[in-house]
Amino acid sequence: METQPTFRALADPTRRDILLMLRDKEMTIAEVTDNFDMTRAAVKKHLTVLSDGGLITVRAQGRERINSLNPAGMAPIRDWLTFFDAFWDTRLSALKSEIEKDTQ
Amino acid sequence: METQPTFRALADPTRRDILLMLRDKEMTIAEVTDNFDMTRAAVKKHLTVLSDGGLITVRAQGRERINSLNPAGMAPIRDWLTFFDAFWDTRLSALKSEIEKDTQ
DNA sequence: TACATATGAAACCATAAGGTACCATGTCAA
DNA sequence: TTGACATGGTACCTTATGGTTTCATATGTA
Repeated sequence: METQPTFRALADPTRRDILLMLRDKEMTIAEVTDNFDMTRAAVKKHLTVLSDGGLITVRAQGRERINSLNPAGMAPIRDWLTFFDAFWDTRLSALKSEIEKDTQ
Repeated sequence: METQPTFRALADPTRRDILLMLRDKEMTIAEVTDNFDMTRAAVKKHLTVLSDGGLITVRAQGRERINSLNPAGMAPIRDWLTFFDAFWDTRLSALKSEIEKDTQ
């Protein structure tokens, strides 16, 4: 799996905001654009980068393009972060005890 | 907490490689440079970006600068990713069962 | 069909980013 | 003190990136 496109996609604040918006509902390019102070063309470029990073999926519906969040696309990031888990004993044990408490 | 410097720091593959190297041991700028095909000045810039992102700490030791991994700096990324946890039921339950198996 | 709507795409701009070259400064060692 | 060594810092170059404008194309609708 190529991680670069995903890290690259997350590096821009506008794109991260778009992802947060798409949590609530799928949106057309025009709808996404309504939330920003920039042209539709600029937003389209951001959506392309997000798509390249596997963070969203796009499907055509008539003349519209429905953009949907693809949370699975964040796996490369999560996986890469696990490379540093050895330094996170504290956090991991906290999570573990939290889950254990939950399963009682 | 400002997340942008951290996401920005992780967007470059060279910088991610530097972080992986620093897991094993602290390194001076010259030592980090030995691992790449670029000048010390370029590596220094990367280290500055990593420092700005809170991902490494630098301390002076004589004429050297010791660069150390600061895994806590990745918290902003981990925290941001949790915004999408609602879409991760499958992965979370897998982790949960994994931990449950571990605690048997 | 005729016109408005939703995108796609390319040309163009200014700025940010990744690198190099070069010179200054601080520190270790004889 | 005198070099040698490790960095700091700046000027400069090239390419990538974020945006806008403008025009073409496809689809919905009166």
